[in-house]
Amino acid sequence: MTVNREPVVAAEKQTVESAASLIREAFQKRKTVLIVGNCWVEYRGRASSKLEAGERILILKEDGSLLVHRSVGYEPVNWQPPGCIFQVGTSGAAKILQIRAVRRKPTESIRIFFDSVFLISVLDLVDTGVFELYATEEDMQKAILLNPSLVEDGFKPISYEKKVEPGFVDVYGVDKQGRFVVVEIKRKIASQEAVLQLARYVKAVRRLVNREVRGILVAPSLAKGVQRLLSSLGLDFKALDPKKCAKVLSKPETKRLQEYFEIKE
Amino acid sequence: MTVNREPVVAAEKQTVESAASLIREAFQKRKTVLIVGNCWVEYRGRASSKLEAGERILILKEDGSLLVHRSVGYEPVNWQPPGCIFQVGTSGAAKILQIRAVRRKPTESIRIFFDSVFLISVLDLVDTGVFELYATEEDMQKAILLNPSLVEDGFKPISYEKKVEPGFVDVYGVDKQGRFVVVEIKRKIASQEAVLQLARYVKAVRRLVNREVRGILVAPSLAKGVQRLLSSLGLDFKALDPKKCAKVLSKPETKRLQEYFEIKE
DNA sequence: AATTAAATTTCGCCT
DNA sequence: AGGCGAAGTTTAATT
Repeated sequence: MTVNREPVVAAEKQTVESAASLIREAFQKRKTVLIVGNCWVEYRGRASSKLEAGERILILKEDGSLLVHRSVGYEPVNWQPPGCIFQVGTSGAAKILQIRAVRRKPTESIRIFFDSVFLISVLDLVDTGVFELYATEEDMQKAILLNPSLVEDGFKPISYEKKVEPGFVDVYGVDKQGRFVVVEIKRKIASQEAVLQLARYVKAVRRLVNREVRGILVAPSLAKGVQRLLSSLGLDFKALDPKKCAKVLSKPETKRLQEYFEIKE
Repeated sequence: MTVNREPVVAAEKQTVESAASLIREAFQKRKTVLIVGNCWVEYRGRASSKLEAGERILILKEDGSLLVHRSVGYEPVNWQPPGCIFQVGTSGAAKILQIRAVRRKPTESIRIFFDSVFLISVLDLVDTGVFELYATEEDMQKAILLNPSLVEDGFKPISYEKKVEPGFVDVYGVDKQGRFVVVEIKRKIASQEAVLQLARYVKAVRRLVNREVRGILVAPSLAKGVQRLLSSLGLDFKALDPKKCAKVLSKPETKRLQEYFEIKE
């Protein structure tokens, strides 16, 4: 841990001059800067835009990315991807703070003008935390279709049906012995509800086909006490981690297969 | 203008409790909140994700959108589109600040946990400024090709050539009387330079074709004194607003035509 | 409400 | 470095 680190230096109601000097220093030190104030923006590049004056949040990041956020909306009203070079200046007479971001390929530039700065903050953010994205249930379905052994050795999918609500997917197929298999997938710990749902499916399929029908619940794990119910209904459980599915899907050799399924769909 | 409005209230190094009360009040008043601190994030919805601890910027907007930004990258590491309901709480023993955002359709939730808050700011941003996106020069060219009357009644484009640098586009065609027409497009106020460029083109084409050749400069307006030069060279000017082009292109009936040109290209 | 198409898309991966 | 495809895409427009 760095000693004497000041993760956040904040200053309210700065003059244009003091703000400019704070920002200039921050740029030199490659720090992230956060500015809240009344500003207008001009953008010129792939397109061109003009944003009239209003109070907004400006974020200038260490990697040369830039975001102008209004008080509503997920997307920034103006922005630049990483790789910009930042400049800061003042137009003395009019007391205007000007921030400029330019980048090459494509050649673009953004100019942001502040006539009042409510808050300015120089951030020294330490962030080594890992971001991990899990698979969706649809991904689990895909992974199983592409790699049926995730369910069981010798399992062969025949068809599948994606339920829109409430977020689960079913796969139908046959096992090594030729028995019909109904698979129910859950991305989370499977609840009693999931077991009963699978049971209903198995029952329904049994009425349709004149063959033995198995039910397999695929989920990362089972909720407490659910195994009893599952066993009593003669259903099986297969532990499957959504993360493992994500890994399977990310493998390049399965990409082609995925495309094939997309077309078939 | 609101009297006694406090656009920004900022507080540094808050305790979890004081931060929570500030945030709770801000939520009740539907204000935008900005928090910088050490946090970790859990997301469950269309997918699931987990972000380990690190120092980040959190923006909670008035419309119920949410952004978690790291010190690098254009995109937020975690987010929610507008429409979320925010909740704030503390887990007293561990001194943890917890912020929760939930939304329906799709059902999603984000939980953000702070164990230290460097900066918290409640923003009352007044922002009525209009955002205007202009068309690019390529868009102007497209609009003209799709709607040649933008240049002149009876004008018929024959071909076009897109110059990569320094950002201008030429269109060739014939006018109502069957005369050859060279069109030069400028997105901004056309300078003397643009006129001379057009003149060079006209000259070059005259050498190639055994027919009368006109030159038309298309731009939002002409720079001072350029009209004289234009007239003396026997060239024409047609005022065309890039914004009008953008509007033409956005019209659904031109969309099909656009596709056609894309294919031809 | 559902579907489609565009975006200053951005981003990652592969050639 | 350029091209292709996916994204927790988002957003606007259209059916």
